[in-house]
Amino acid sequence: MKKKVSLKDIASKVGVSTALVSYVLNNQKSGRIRKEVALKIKETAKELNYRTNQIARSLKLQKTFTIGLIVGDISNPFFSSLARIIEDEADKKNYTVIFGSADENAEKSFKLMNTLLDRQVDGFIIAPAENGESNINYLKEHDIPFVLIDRCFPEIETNWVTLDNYKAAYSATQHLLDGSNNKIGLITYKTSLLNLQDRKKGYENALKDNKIAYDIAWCKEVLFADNMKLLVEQAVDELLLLPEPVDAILFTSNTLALFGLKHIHSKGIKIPGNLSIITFDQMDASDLFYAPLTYLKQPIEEMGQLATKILLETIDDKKEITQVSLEATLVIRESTRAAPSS
Amino acid sequence: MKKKVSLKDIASKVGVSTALVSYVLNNQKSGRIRKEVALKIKETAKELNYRTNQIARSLKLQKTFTIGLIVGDISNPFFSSLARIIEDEADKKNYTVIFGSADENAEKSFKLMNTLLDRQVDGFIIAPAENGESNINYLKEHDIPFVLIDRCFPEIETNWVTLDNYKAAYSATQHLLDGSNNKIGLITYKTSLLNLQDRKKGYENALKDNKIAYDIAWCKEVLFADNMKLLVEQAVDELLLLPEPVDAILFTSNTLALFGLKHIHSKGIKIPGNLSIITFDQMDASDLFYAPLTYLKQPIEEMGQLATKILLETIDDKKEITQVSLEATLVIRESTRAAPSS
DNA sequence: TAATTTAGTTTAATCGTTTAAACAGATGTA
DNA sequence: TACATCTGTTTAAACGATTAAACTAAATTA
Repeated sequence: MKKKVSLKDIASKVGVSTALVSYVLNNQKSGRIRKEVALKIKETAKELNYRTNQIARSLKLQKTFTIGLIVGDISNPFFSSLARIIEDEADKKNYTVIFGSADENAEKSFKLMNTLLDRQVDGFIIAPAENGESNINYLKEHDIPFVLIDRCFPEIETNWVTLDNYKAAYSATQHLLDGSNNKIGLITYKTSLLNLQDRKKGYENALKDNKIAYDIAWCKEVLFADNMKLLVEQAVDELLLLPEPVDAILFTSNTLALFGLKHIHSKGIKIPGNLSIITFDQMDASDLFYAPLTYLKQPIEEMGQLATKILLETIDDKKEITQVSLEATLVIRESTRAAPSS
Repeated sequence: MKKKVSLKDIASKVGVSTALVSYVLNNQKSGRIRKEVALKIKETAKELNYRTNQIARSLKLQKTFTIGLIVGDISNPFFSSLARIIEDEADKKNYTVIFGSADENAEKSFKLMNTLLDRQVDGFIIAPAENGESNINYLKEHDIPFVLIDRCFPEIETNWVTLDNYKAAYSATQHLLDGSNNKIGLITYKTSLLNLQDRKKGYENALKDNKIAYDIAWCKEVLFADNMKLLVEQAVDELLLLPEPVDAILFTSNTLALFGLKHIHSKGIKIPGNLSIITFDQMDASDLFYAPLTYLKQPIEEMGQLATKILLETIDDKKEITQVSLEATLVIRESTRAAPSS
């Protein structure tokens, strides 16, 4: 790689000190610098195509204008959409984003955190993994600015931006009950993560409030693992092979829904005729499904923008903690059209 | 943010110079350093939870172990999948990835390039935008390591990893012709980008080789713009309102296909009965479509891994240029099942 | 005229590493 | 005894920026 132009190069070409060059290019002390000199410096900088070395600048300023984004998997549309929003929002304030995928693994998440800390990121936006409390406490103890997104740990006092997951799941379940469904299955992850626990609770409480005798066999919890596809398929099969099979399924994530729906589709089960479906998260796939899916739309844009805003404020020394829980929108479409009365 | 532990802190605690600490922690001069001292230093480093400041290290070494990834849009599944592969591959060699979305805009791409160069990235993986030749030449002139991905400029001698787009489109078209289709529409972008030109050429030449009288009205080129959805819908409508409507459509990108298929679906057109469909790129949506889509599967994993490998070799001073064109796989499914003879 | 202020610029330290070169003391060699 | 070699460590410069403080010369004030 070609040697880059430094302040020194400009300084020696113009015949001044690097200090003066720095002052001019940063528009400091502008009152005291001779106009001709300032002009000459600016011209020379342009001529030599000078660009400031942010690494050197970062070292001196103890600030990198970089934020670390840690998600489960950047290739998951939910996270990549979030990444795009965060990128744009950060860019407006001249920050760049370094990202890492932690695969829902707290240990990997910690490794990633440290890698990014070594690179002196100014702060983090993190979708924490299950059992990631110690990671988060580590950040707190070291006074490192961060915002949790999508999930949070209620026992830890931190910034976070999440969905009102309880309410979202409750309203989805209620919607199913308002239709002709009353045996409603849930397919979710086996995890202690609050966002998914809340989704489960919302579902359960909606059933309870509607005086539906809740069958524990309706709730299928799938391990986040490599063979997840298989596990989801089993879960679907079990729900449909119950003595009284479920007449609706609520999926608590896009990935679960994708695996589940493929399987349901391949078995020739008709939606919404045989089975109603609601999913969390917007998916391209659900638009193209023959029965466009009713889904819980997350306000991803607001989420990403808010998280970035809170993080940057915290970096700029805001002390108050901000916790935001956003509303999902239930987008009602074909997959929950009340079945012809039967 | 809490003050971080530096070499100096370790040095003064142990009572040695920072040089010695650096040597020990980097396992250098190990033959000459007293074992007890080395041990003490290592222990103290661990005790103080020392982590090396990569910004300082980068400044000294003139190397950041960071690669810049510039794509059209990180939220496009094609690019986010690529990003994930690149992330994993880079991580194996202790590199991290900074990304930026250029929105298929050469100017924005250049701005992004400079932002990342200011941060002293060691090299780039770039999906260049239309008219991005000057950006690429800039990198060449400055001897900055980079690899183009997905697209390339044939007149510029550079590293690149792309698809054999011509062959892919040719084989898709041939497949349609081998079925009962012979009036085949193409929906593609209006762009000079070679990858898309090649897709068009492959399509055209397959028609020519099969002695199909090519109707210029079959080829719809849509501007990459905000109202793209509308433009695609118009294109679809026009193809279907021709005096002799097309009986198949080949979409040259996932986004085009998504817009097009939604529209086709909403018009109640039956696939493959009324219309056969082939798309470029794997989409979740195509699995869930009632007629799972025949598509051209790109070897994204190989692409990302290869691009990263080539980039890192170039960074490590490899001089030879590597150009790889990978084969797509035509995954044949329902959307091109030969219509019942009629 | 002497003292003070102002304008314009430079000096030099600093951020946290790395590393060539210097150094001091012990040991070996002629 | 004098010199060379080896061992273990330190010194100090460098990377490229920022910035408080110092400095000089000219202008202003008393």
